[in-house]
Amino acid sequence: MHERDPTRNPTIYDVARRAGVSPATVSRVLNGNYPVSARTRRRVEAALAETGYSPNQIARSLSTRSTRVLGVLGTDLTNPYFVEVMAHIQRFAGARGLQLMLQNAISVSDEANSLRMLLDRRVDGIIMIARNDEADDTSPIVEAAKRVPLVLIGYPSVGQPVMSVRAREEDGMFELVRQLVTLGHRRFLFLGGRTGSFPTDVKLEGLRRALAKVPDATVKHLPCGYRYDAACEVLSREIQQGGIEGVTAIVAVSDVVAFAALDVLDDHQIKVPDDVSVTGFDNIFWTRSIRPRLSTVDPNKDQLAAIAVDLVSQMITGSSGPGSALVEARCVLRDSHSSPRNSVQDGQVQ
Amino acid sequence: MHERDPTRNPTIYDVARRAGVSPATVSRVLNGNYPVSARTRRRVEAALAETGYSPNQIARSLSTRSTRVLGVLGTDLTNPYFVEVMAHIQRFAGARGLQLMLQNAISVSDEANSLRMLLDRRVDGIIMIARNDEADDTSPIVEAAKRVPLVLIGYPSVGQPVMSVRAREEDGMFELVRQLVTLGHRRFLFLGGRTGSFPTDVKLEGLRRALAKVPDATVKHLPCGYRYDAACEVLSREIQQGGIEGVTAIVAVSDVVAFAALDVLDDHQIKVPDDVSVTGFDNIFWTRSIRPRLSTVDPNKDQLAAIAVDLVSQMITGSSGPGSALVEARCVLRDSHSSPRNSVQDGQVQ
DNA sequence: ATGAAAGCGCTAACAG
DNA sequence: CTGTTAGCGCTTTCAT
Repeated sequence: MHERDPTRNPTIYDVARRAGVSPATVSRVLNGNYPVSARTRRRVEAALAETGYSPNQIARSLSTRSTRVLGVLGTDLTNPYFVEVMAHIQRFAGARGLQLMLQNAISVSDEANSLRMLLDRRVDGIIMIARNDEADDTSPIVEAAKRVPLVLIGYPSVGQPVMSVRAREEDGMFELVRQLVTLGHRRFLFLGGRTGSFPTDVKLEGLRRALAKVPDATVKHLPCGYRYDAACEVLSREIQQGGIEGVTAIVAVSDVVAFAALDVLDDHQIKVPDDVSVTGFDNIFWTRSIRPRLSTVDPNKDQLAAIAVDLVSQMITGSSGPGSALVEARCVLRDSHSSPRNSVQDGQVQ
Repeated sequence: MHERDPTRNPTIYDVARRAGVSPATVSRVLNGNYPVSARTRRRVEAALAETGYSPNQIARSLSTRSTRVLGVLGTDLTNPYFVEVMAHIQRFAGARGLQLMLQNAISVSDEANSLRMLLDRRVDGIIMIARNDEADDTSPIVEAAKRVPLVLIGYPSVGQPVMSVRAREEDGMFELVRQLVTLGHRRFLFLGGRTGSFPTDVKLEGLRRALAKVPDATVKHLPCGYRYDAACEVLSREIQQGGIEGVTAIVAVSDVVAFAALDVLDDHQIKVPDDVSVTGFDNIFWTRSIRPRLSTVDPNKDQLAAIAVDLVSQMITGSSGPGSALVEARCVLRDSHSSPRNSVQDGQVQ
């Protein structure tokens, strides 16, 4: 019956036969969770080595109903923010023996599909990193969360069964803009994102709060999504149309968008920060290599990841129910902003 | 017997019972690979929807001996080069319905472990992206390749059973250095990597070939691995020790290292490219946002990924055996290099 | 301490 | 076109 096909991986049965024991015993030495006599153990271990046995995790998962894999659902591998968060998740998950299954969802329908795939693969948990577009429909997320431990990074709370972690981005933005106001800025351009999108709205809120008591301050929102190319295009057009006349500070929704702004401004020979100040958001690694070094807000990506992994792990082991957490965001002041200088066009001295 | 635990996912049996058919029939409508009468199909589909059935890929994989997942083994999520290649892999793999299982191996022993994990999970194929350190021991790779379709990106050929794809990095480097020579450069500093490491050696080869017929040219290799921080540190120390006196061109092993160089040079008020030229390698996305814009070599990351995915896919379907492929690397000239100017310290005019 | 046997949820002959 | 049945490779009672 068991005429083994040698092209196939050896199974626990092959090992058992070779060691002259039962498959159950092999399983026991493999998992070390049951007593096995030293003698048999040695024989099994020998057989294990001789056969070059490789435990089939698929079979094990089917039997134990646990895969030890975490689904990570991101939006855009092109954005260093996601990648950096992911790298941290990888680190923390790895420390707990969890593998990562990567999934990328550009659109909201992709998102539902991706979630389904991950559920079908019976991942032990899912971490989602803020999508760019706020779906009107969060129900796929809510449904998924009913079936598997799921935590959201950087989303608004979505409702009861779903855990979430996010940074106090409003506060970070508030601080950043306060700085700009103190330096004398009044005419702001908020660049990127789109209204109705959470990552945008939350920053706009901080911005507006910071300007609430500054009566002569104005803000214009120039939405363009979150991608480099789109940002270049939109800002470029705006500049050509004179749309940034008088603007002294460009506050970008993300570092990626700020990078785009710096590049476009450079193309137009507009000096940063002399002619206009620029700020970013996310504190991605390369902000330090850009010139001028980008002033930005740090959303604490490592903590976000640490907590997210912690929360899913806890839910997996059943030691905790849904909840949510907030971490601090602190602003990082570098060289891409200063007090307004040449930027005042009408001859007034600021 | 089948008193269903409602907390568990519905199985094909639940659906079958509900639809009044056999499990096999449900399987058939699920996979659409066998004829099913329209009538039964409808009833099954209804039952599927009513139960909220989610096909268990684990069970399916066990039965079919195929997971539809690709293991991706990288070295350093911190390096945009890897991430960009990975993003492309993701795209191409996704188009073929393959999921990605991510694995990161810093050290060579990690690498062996990671490979084992992927094999245990019975991935359908593995793509490895060049490790930073050339392991003396490629046997884990060779062994793995015997068990599963495996392709290497950016490795030297490792031997018969292993497929590999890489860019003609020597040629790219050759071209780049020719440019520098034509501009008048003679004193070179090759920054980063370490000898005995393939990604380093292959570039050194191109560099040396380009200088072979330039008798008065000199190259000094300043190894520092591949990471930003290490590069900063090493170059910084070198500058303090006067080690770059007279050097007119710093040729970096990668863009990441070049970024580090630009930052350190800036800290030391050494102007690029006026005082010294700097070049990178990889053409990562943000090279365009750095000032000066980085001159570099493009290793054709998307083609690399496309071919890699193609090759594994072919092996998975059994339509092709081991082999290897080369793609072109072309150099991308931007603003971080020029003819040597202030860099000549001894008063000679170049 | 060890073995026998019944699943885990699905697929794939094989039979009808 | 549909149902029965025997695995896929491992874990886990339940006996012994």
